[in-house]
Amino acid sequence: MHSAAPQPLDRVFAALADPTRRAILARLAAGEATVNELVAPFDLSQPAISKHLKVLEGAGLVSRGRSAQTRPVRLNAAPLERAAQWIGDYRRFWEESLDQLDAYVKVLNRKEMRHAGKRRRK
Amino acid sequence: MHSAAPQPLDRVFAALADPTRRAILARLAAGEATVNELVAPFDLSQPAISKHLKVLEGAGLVSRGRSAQTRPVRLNAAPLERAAQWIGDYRRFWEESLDQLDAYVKVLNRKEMRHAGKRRRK
DNA sequence: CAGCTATATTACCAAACGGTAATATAAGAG
DNA sequence: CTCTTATATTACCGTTTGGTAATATAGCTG
Repeated sequence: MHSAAPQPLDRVFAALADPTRRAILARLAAGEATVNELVAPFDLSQPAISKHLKVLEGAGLVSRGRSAQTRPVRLNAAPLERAAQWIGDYRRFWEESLDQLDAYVKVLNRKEMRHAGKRRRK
Repeated sequence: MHSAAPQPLDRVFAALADPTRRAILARLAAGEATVNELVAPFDLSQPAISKHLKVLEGAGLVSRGRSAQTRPVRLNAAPLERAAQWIGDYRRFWEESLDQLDAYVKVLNRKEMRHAGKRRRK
């Protein structure tokens, strides 16, 4: 049983897990848009986009205004900060492995140089 | 129909959307663990954890060794880098809003100082 | 070999997801 | 008031997800 209200991070990451929703956010980074403007490029029905918007709204990533007969959607990036923080706690781990990879590459390069003379760096 | 292979980011974000899986990653940040060591703290059945591990593995966030009769799980943070990059593209948006908040806070502080004298900074 | 331990796999279930078509509602325009 | 446009809601469907219990497999150990 897992009936407790989902944590914000759950919803943020879940929202980001869908490429359509990421694309919507990318579009909104260029400025507000109406729902129809968001429907156009996606080859999805309008209700589908409205659903995605509801998910994004539930994650706090998007908010809506009331402008005449249209309801413009705008990006709200604040929740991304918490997500970035969470991921950031692991930065040292991927940097470690990059370091290791880097070291490994260096070893390889040294070997190759010893065996085959100069080798061009990619 | 959406049958194309899911992109790595999809799977990474989807994997991160579950708190149990985030907790597993947190545990692995402290070092390798066997499956049973991961089962213990979570009040979930062993198959449930194995399933979560499969999801994490599918996202490339975890890899497994073969050490005698146990199969130690270790963190592989590399995919988090791409996720961090993706989110990072939106940093300016949340910093913008933070700036606004910050400005607002400054206004408040000024008001309070005017009204109530010196105020300690957190 | 037999038995124990660690892990994976299977079968099953309820709930959530991602989509559609059809319909309802809201609000400006004539 | 009626028409039209923009958006939301409903009803429905197949697939995926997160969990379980039961069972199978792998590999030490006696």
